[in-house]
Amino acid sequence: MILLDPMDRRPIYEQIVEKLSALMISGVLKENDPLPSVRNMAADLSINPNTVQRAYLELEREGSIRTVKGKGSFVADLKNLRENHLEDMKKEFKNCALKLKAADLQEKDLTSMIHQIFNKTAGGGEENDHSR
Amino acid sequence: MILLDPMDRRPIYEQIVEKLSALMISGVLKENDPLPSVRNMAADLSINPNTVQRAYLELEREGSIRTVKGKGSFVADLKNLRENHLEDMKKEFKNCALKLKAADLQEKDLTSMIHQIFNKTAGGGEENDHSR
Amino acid sequence: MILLDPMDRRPIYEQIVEKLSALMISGVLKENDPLPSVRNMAADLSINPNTVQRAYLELEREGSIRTVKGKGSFVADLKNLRENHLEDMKKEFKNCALKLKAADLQEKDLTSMIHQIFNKTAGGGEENDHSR
Amino acid sequence: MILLDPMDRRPIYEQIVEKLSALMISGVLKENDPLPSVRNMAADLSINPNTVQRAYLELEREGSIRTVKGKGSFVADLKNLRENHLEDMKKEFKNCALKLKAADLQEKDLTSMIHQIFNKTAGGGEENDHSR
DNA sequence: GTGGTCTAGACCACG
DNA sequence: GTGGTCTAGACCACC
Repeated sequence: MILLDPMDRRPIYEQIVEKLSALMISGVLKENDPLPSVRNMAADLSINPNTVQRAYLELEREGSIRTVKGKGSFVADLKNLRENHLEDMKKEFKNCALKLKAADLQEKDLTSMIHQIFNKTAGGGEENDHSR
Repeated sequence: MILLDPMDRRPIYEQIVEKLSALMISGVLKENDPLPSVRNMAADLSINPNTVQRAYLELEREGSIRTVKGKGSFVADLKNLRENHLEDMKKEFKNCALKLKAADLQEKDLTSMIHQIFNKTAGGGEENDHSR
Repeated sequence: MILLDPMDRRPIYEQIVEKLSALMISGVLKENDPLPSVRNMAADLSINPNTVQRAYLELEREGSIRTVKGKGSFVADLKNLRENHLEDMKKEFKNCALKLKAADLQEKDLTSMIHQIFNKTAGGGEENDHSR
Repeated sequence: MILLDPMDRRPIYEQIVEKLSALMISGVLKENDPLPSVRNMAADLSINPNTVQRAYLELEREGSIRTVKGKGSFVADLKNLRENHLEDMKKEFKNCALKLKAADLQEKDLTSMIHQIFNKTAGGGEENDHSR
């Protein structure tokens, strides 16, 4: 279901949170879908169940999933999650733009970068960096 | 000279590296300017000299400062530092744009956001987040 | 596993880096082999764990090992390490030859020295000097 | 008379020792030639007289110069100095050759490198590295 | 258990 | 005075 990157230097539970969030946001996991049990996922990924447990706790804390004792974990209401995620990305985008403005780049420089991105089929985009 | 944020979850030495880098990039610290001595900065920030030392070590390794035993540490050649920093910011910007594209935003949505930023006197930009 | 030379004037952590590099280059330590834990090696060498930690930090920075929090440190990809090491040795060799040329030695003097080395079973080579 | 390299990370007194040795070995300074006074050289190089003093002490310890109270310092007998220096360089050269042999290079690889060096007018030789 | 960070305080080399 | 190294011992995050 998900794949860990051993080169990623972030804690494993954080990777799991991120991957599952992505699956939920992208619609692969829909509302009320059951998540793999802690034990199953731990076995699949060959990691400690504690680590999976911690990831699920994190997801529950942020409201993305809900856990029912004895039944398992399920995807929660996603509307808020999606909206929050979109807002976060917009904020981050504006923040970057501001910094580039501070570095003396002009509006046309940024719009041309964006134009490039939207007019390439498979852009030479950079992968997310997990350097830390 | 610099101020630590106790809420920042990153290690102290990393905060120092970032703050000093920012001062050098923004031009507050110019080439060959002396940095505060390890002991002085440690006393100013009420932290252990070893921690400052580690930050300076990091800065020297990345070539931002140059250190002479018995004399002190000095700002080094900044051309490379500035260029690297600009490239990093551009990458981050493109990355954000790609994610927003994946979230179904259109080119005009992004360009209009940029237009807003460049035509506001004091933008409502968010502060850098140090969540980690 | 490794042995420190108290007469070596270089810092301890640098000796550790050198010894471990040698073990990796010579193939005693192979890719993905686990290194001794920081605490273990510190106990073995009767030195402070911080000192070992510093050596490991150095090795990771140069890409020779890869470290996973909570798991330990492991030998990384060695191709680059080996190539760099070979280049360094070639440079040093050429440098020596240049100096001898400057001291009025002729090409045949050098080639005959080399011939000797390659035709002796156990060369009377000098040990690395750690004078600094 | 001599020039310090501020980028050289070795202690200043060590640089002075090296430069003066080179001048004596190459014959620019001959036996019984007077060396600049400690004060003069310190003024010339804009450094602390203590530092020059330490360099002279080092040179006297290794027998390259001799100091007469109230008169100054003078170049000593150079025969031994020259011979020792040559022997040291030969040892170093053989050592390098041995290491390259251990790295699976063949005799012809080394002799061809030497041939290159002796048949280039202004060789693309590497500068001495003072990285540490 | 592991590594990562930090403190307190020491000693050394250099200028 | 400066930076560089080391020790002793602590606390944290992660697994």
